[in-house]
Amino acid sequence: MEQVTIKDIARICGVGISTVSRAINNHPDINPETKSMINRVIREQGYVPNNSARNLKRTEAKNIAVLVKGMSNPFFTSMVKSIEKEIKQKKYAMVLHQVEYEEDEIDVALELVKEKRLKGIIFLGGYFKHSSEKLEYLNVPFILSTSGGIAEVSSKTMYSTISVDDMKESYRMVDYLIKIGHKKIAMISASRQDESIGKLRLEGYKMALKDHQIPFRPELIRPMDQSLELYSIENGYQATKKLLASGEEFTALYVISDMMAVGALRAIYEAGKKVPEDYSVAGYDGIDIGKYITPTITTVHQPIEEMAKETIGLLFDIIAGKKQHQHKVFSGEIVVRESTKSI
Amino acid sequence: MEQVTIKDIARICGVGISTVSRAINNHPDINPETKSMINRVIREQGYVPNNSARNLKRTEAKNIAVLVKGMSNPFFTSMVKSIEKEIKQKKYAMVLHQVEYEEDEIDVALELVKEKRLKGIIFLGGYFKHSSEKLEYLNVPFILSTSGGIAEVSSKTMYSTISVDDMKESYRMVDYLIKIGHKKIAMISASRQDESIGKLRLEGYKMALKDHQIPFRPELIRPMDQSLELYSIENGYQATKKLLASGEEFTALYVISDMMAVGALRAIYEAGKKVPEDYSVAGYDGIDIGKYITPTITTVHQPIEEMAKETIGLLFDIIAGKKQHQHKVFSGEIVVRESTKSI
DNA sequence: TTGTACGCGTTATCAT
DNA sequence: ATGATAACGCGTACAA
Repeated sequence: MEQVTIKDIARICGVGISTVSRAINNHPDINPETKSMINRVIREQGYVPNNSARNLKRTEAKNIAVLVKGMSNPFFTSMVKSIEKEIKQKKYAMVLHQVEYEEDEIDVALELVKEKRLKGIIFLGGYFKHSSEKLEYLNVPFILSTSGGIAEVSSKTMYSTISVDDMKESYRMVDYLIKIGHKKIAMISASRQDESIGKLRLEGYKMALKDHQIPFRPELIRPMDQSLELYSIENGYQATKKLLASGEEFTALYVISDMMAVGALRAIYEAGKKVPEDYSVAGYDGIDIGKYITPTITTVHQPIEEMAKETIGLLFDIIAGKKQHQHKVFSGEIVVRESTKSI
Repeated sequence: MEQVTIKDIARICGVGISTVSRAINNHPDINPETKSMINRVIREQGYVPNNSARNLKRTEAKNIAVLVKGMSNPFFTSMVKSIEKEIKQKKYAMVLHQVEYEEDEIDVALELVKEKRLKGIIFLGGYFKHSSEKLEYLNVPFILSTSGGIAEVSSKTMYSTISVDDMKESYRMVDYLIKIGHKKIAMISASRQDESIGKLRLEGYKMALKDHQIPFRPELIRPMDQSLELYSIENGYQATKKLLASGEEFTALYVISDMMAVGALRAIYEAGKKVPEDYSVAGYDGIDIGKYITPTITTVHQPIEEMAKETIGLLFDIIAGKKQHQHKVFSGEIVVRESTKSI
């Protein structure tokens, strides 16, 4: 039960504490024999250095924190995976942290900065509407990646953003649907209170309609259910079911995320209708599953790999003082697959 | 850039360090006025207590670590979610940690125990074949949940396990397929080296065949590709594609996980065949997506919610000294859906 | 090459 | 109700 400490090891070995410390941290100034002897005892005793004490004392550590809001979405899972690969390659350690929808990511970040010795932070998802005042406390370089935040002017220089222009891409998708002949386009959107990507994607939808002189009809917008898991398959399923039950006419359904589109597909199938014959369905995100479900889903593909690379690259450059904070916008890509057709 | 410490706060407030500490930790013996004054200064200064120092000093903390091997599988995602809910309810904090396929989860756990003051550990996934010698170092109660480990006899009393009998459930599924008339049952399995759930599920398959006097044919077993992401949709897709290309005859395909079954479905579709008319397909796990894809997937459903509850309940009982370590086996359930039919 | 002693930021104990 | 001070386990400057 008792914790073995460095002192115990030193005592057992009959050497000084610092010698043990040197053995652990591969310092040069140590006799190879004493070193291997110490290592043996360490193994025998099952000694593991206390990380808290280490972090407390250490000058620097090489870790990057990644804070994800809403891990369940596979989109983030693969983003995290790409980022992790990049971080590892740079010989840094990644500290992954999930933050709840209701948690304040800045508070979590502040904790983390104190706890680990963070070199940088990457925020994934969530909406960034924190006051610059609060952001100042965060004295570590950080990057918002694929977050739907709109930077306050004053904050622009305090952090970087890597994102896809959700409004523009959303516009393009709806524009595409209109161009292949759809006029009655329903949308499964985020909840009405959403201030994040959901809102931007809805804006894009509205603009596309407007530019084509198609009147906006609120009845065609179906927000996801707040009481269900956000962006989940089931949420898409339920929303689509309600839409179909409402009797509103539409020829295309634009769903705010691929996962939800999967649910939409099922709801349509159960209603005895076919995709794309009866309804065209388009998603957003470009996650893997859209390629493997039948029909495959037309979607807005986001360049995950590139964005991950850029995020890490930029972060390291900023850490090294080579670059200033900047705001990069990546282009998405409309990937046309089986779920949509011209009418 | 400078870190604000408790000392700074004390100095600014003109009080002693311990008073500040009391304000932070909601100790009873403190004047409400001084407390609110201190809190104001803390906010102003953006002070956040250093967690390393805290953990170093603190007697106890209420955290439970959850170590997940292979987070990408949605099965674990929902398991984690359930566990988190339970932990929160008990007013504990959850420390979520992803462990890579090649990492040693015990080493990771040892680190974590030292770093945080863990009250307990939950291992999700992975295979547990560590020597009891090594497990002794872990002087914190831990539970293996849904891991495919077979406890060494000597280790039985050192930890608990919560699991589904993979061999038995796998047997039942194959037994079911045979009973509805299938004799040529192909299987997408884990890699040949797999020593974990993959092996157990394969064993169950073999036993069911044997009990029905159906000869085992290795050609029908298609291991997943080690170079692709394990248990991924794509892996299922590729393996099935190869199986179909091989020309081996079969009427049913048993896939080791639902996610992979999704890929299998697509591969079959692309080959111009239909499910369940041409091939019956069965999965394993019982994840959400199986309910929403068309055809819906027949699967072995694992009682995630219950298992999560039991895991946490047991862990807390053990922590409280109310129970000894034990080994619980839950029953899965064959959920018949659209992807299988009698022939 | 090795050991001693101090300090990291915090909490707990004890005295006031 | 508050303050001074001793730990917590480790790294490291400095002395030996």
